[in-house]
Parts: sequence; structure tokens; C-alpha cells
Amino acid sequence: MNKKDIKILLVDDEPDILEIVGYNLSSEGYQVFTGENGVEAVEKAKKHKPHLIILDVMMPEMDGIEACERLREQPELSETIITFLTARGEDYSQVAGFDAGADDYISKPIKPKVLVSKVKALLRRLKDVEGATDAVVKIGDLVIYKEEYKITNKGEEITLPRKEFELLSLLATKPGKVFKRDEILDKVWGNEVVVGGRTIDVHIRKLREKIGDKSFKTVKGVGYKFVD
Amino acid sequence: MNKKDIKILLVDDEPDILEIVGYNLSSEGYQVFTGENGVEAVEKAKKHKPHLIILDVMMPEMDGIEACERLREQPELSETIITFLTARGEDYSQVAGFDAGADDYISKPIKPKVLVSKVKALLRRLKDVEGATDAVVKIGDLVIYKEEYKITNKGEEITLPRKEFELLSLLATKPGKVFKRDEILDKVWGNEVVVGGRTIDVHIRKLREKIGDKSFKTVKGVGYKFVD
DNA sequence: TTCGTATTTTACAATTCCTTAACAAGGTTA
DNA sequence: TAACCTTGTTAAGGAATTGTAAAATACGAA
Repeated sequence: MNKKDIKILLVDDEPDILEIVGYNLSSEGYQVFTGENGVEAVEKAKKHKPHLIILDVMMPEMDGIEACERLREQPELSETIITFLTARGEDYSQVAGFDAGADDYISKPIKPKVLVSKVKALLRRLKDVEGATDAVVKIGDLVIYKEEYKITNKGEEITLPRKEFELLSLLATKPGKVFKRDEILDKVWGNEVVVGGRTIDVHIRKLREKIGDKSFKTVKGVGYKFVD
Repeated sequence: MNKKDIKILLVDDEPDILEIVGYNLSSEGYQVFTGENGVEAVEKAKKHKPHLIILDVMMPEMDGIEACERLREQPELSETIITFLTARGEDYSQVAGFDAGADDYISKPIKPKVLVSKVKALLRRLKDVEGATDAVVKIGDLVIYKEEYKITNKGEEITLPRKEFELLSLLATKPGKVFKRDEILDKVWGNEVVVGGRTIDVHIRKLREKIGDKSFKTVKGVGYKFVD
């Protein structure tokens, strides 16, 4: 899943926290939604179906613990990861939080780096669940081990550099389908990045060298496809 | 859908931005409409039903966030993609923007290449929805695999060059229908392109050669049709 | 930092595809 | 029939796109 498709709901009554945490998560590329109290948390969670909810414990209207319980009642949010924000010294809330169905907690004061890496760790859990299906993809003589960034071709193991691996993975998601250059740039490089006109070709060339010329077909004026 | 049929509404209070961004999008072939504030954004969106709306966040009268919320209330604009323009440092608006129902954001300063590739990527999303038209079309002995840019004729696989493939695809969308030369030029070449009078004939000839003379019927003074 | 690898750019070469030009072959109209 | 119009055919030139090797740059680990 693409980072920008990951939705995080952030709920805290302090605007400062919303801004700082929101900023850090946004700049990591996540889609961030915010709420200011438990009521809003439940509303917005229903609306946006976030993958991760970060809940402050102490809030007016409805506190984090109660909000968490309500959220856990929603069947469509069963996959959602919920984590608390707790002030130091509120440690009791950890206990109550886990009882309420939280997955983790983050303690204030928040250090951006810690926050981000914690969020990444939590989301990794998410990927384990949904990405479990295609961690290994087989096409003809080729086996792609997504988690390990390696492949085997006719049993022979090949380690590919990241970009090459991602390009191959993309093409291999739909063998036969022609991926347009635009689409490849978007999916492998991300559309913020501007690269020169020969970059894709060079990577294709490397793949042809390593995996076999015939596996990659050029469709002039359009793009490339992977053929079995 | 043809590029020139895609409508983009661009809203910003700075004439410079309108000009630069508008120019870049126009030269890509899109139809561009502009507005200078949120009020105009809503008006023009209702009027033109654009496929994509690019909204500056900071604007007089009605800011981008509010405009976005108003736009999202319009049922006929539910398929419309909305993206924000944010100045660097305004990053918090990303957060509020997603809450308001935006799909993406583009940060200033705007690099034309990034802009264009981002717009393309967003519009691809649009096509995924409506372009759910069959990836495989069968007519008699002929099977057209649109995604793969290839066809089979009586089981025999043929790879066609792009223009030939597109021409065939067009004619095959409605077997029996006569496509006027104008229409063919518009759909396959895009009517901003000017080509000589024999170009279509030559491509038809190639198709006749590869697929069968009888499949393509000339209607003199009008155009061509594909017959089963 | 320094080294080694990965990635991108550059600068041509090679290739394919598209278009054109020129003429032929019909067909239509006056 | 002659003049005119449209389409068919061919081959060749040129435009556009891709392939390749090598150099330059960026990146990451030690």
C-alpha cells in the first residue's frame, strides 16, 4: 500500500499537538485527519475509516478511553489500530487503555522522531495482515520475495537493488499489462520526483541483463510489459 | 476519454499562478477554467462540472478549505477530484484540507513538471473508475487486449504499433458504424494535430494487410467501418 | 570521512514508427 | 470523354522513441 493511501486520525483537544503531530505525519506522506474530542473521534473514524487512530486520553466531551471503547464496538474498525497519547504520570491510563482495546500508547512530551518511528512500527503490523497474501509472487520461472527484496529465476537467487526490484514488482503485478511510463514513474518513483527521460530505460536494461531479455517487452510510445 | 475533454478548474487569487499553471495544463491539452476566489470556485464548478479542481488554500472572499467543503456538498461533484495548492510552511492546511474532503495537495513553489505529472496521476484515478470499459474486446475471430496492446486473430497473436492499435480499437468499439475521417483524426490523433490527407489510409492499409482486407470497409466520402 | 554501491544523467546510436510525396486507380459529374 | 475528387499503394525520409555505455552524482555503511 502506498503511504499516501494510509489514513491516520489524530484526536487531541490541544491545537498545538494537532499541529505538531499532524505536521510530522503529513510530511511523512500519510493522510491525516483530526478531531478535538472523543465525539469527533467516533464521527470521523466512521467517516474516513482510518488505518490508525491516535487518541489523547484526557479530553473534554468524551475522553480517550471511552472513545476507544466506542470505536471498538464498530465492526468496520476492527482492523484499525488505536494508540493513546498519555502525559507522563498518567500511567494508569495505560492499563485502562489496553483494557479498552488500545494497541499501544505514546507518552508525552512527544518527540517527533519517536512518534514517527512508532507510527511506522504500528503500520507495519497492518501491512503484515493485509500484505500477507502476496509476500511471495510466482510468475513462470520467477519468484519474487517482496519482503526480502530478492528474487529467484529458475531457482537461481538474485538480489536486486531497490529501484530495480520495485520496477520488477510493479510490472509483475499484472503480467502482460503494459505500464505506461507515467504510471511507472508515479508508482515507483512517486510523482514528486522528476527524473530524466532515460532513467526507466536504464533500469529496464539492468533487469533484462539480470533476468532475461525476453521477459520485458517494449511497447513504443507507451511503456513496458512483463511477459511470462 | 480524450485529453481535450478533460476539464480542470484552477482557482487562485494570484494572476501569476493562474497564468503559469494554466499555461502548463493547457499545453498538455486539458481544458482549463479559472477562478480567483472560493465563491467563483463554487460557481464555476457548478457550471462546468470539471473533472479536477485545483484550489489555492489562501484566498480572499472564501478560502480553499471552505470552498472545498461547499464543493463536496454538491452531489454532482462527488466524482470530482479536488487538490489543494499550499505554500510551504502552510503545511497544517494539509491536515485541514483532507478533513474538508480534498484528495491531494500540491505544494508551492510549483514546478511545472511535478504539477503536470501529479495532475496526470490524479486523472488516472478518474479513468480507473470510468474506464472500467472492457479490457478485452471480442469481435468474430478478433480479440483485442487493450491493456496489453496486442490482438489475436484466429488465435494468432499480432503486435500492432500504437497508432494502428488505437485505430483498430476505435473502429472495433462499434463494428458496422462508419467513423468519419474527422472523427478518427480527433479520437486517434487528437484534433490539434494536423496530418496529411493520406495518413489514415496508410494505417488502414497496414491493418488490412495484417488482419484481413475484408474487415475494413471504405465508405467513400465519409470514412471507414469495421465489419465482422 | 571514505569507500562501495545504487541511481541518474549524458550523449549518442539504433530502431521503429509515422508521415509524406508521388502516382495509380477508380468513380462521378458536367 | 475530360476534368475532378476521393481513396489505394508504395517506398523513402524524417521524427520520435528507445537502447546502451560510460561518467557523474547521490547515498549509505563502516
